[in-house]
Amino acid sequence: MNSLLQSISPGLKTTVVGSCSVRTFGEDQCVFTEGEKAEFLPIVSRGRIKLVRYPADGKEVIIGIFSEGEVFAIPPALDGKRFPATAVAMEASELLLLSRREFGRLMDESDEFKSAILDQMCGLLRDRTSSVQIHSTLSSEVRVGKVLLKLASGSRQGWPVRIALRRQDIAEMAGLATETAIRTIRKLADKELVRIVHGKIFIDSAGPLEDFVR
Amino acid sequence: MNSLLQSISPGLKTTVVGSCSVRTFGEDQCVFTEGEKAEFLPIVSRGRIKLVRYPADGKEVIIGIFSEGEVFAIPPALDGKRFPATAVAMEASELLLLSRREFGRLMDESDEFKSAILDQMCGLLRDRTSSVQIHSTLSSEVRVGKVLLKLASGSRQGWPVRIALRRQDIAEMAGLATETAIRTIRKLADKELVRIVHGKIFIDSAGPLEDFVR
DNA sequence: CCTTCAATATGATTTAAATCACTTTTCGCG
DNA sequence: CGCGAAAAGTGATTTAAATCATATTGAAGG
Repeated sequence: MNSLLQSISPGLKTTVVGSCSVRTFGEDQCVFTEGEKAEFLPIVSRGRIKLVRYPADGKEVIIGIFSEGEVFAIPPALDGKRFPATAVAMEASELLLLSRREFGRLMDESDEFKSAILDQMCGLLRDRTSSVQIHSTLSSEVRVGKVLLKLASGSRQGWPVRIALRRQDIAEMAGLATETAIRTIRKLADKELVRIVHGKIFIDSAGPLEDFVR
Repeated sequence: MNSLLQSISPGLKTTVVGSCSVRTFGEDQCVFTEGEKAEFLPIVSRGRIKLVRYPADGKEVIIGIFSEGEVFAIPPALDGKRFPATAVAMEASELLLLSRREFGRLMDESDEFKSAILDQMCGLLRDRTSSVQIHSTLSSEVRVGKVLLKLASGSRQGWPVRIALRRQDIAEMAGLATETAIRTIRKLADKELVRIVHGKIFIDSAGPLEDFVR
């Protein structure tokens, strides 16, 4: 586990892990639903969780993707209000569900924990701001470019990066139709900003793409 | 001043106010620019500041609007990285600019301050998530509806709420062209979800609009 | 190795919003 | 009160993306 739990002292880590339930989720299984009241703080210990909305039926938008060590839905977990979106496992995943009660206690008692949460929130806020930028950008090429760049920079391995998402997921992150995303990615490939090998997207380096999305 | 400074003890409040510069900004004056390195934490003590991006020239998108008592740009202020957007005063405003050094010291030394910042970040995160939702919603009517609802619920006075922004600002918040926003607002008025009196937009109650944006 | 299904790809058509060009209204101020 | 500028409003046209239809490719499993 990375960021959150790494930044917590070993003793505390045991406490955290000891005082909350661990649950596994299968692919496409729902962690919580938009509108539901928050009863726990979800911490990803394995796998990948997407935070999504369904602005119209058939339509899906990905607001965020969270991997191992990341925490999400902090505001609702803090005050018990409703989740603003739905969380779904993208693959077999394991989550620590920290009850609001325990969460509150830890926030009060451990300064280290509080700092770790603050740190996570910084990341969430940055990511969300970048999402707003992506969705408010006019050209589909720039939108997809930004999404790919975000995915590439968030990846753990070095260059070239292989994008681990389907066109449909990229489309949902960019707020575009799948076909549009496909065509747009082709255009980016024509411009040699990405490579497509057997349908998989590869990015050799961030530079050219960064220049392109300005 | 509200939230932040209210939630800080009187003694500390003096400290905060005493240890940072107070600057005034005229309408349309820039507080900081996208890409600039963060040197301070901005706290609005009077007026209204908008956080904007310029995805293409002539085009402007409003990411957030901050009023008295609100803090913004916390992530860059925490780590000194670059601002992801530009901040501009929408009217004559006054800001407390807390140097990063002081900000860090306060975060370390005052638990109360840290909690206040955490609280502000929750608000920011919620707001940003709602922005993503707005921008990723397909129909312009729902987009504008959500923007108006956000503006109405953020307002201090009771119902009916008079929207204090121009069509252009609403368009920039919804990610639409000004003309589209105008036409869309008219449609909402035809559906009696808002009232237009002398060009000013009035919302009598949140209910119908909330149902509409679902 | 072949089958099968999901993912990718591509073309044709529709549609909603952007854009452009212009008029009307509102409101502050001399 | 009437002037002038800014904001709101309107119509015609263009444009980019959504949608619909269908074909091709790729990868997993028997």
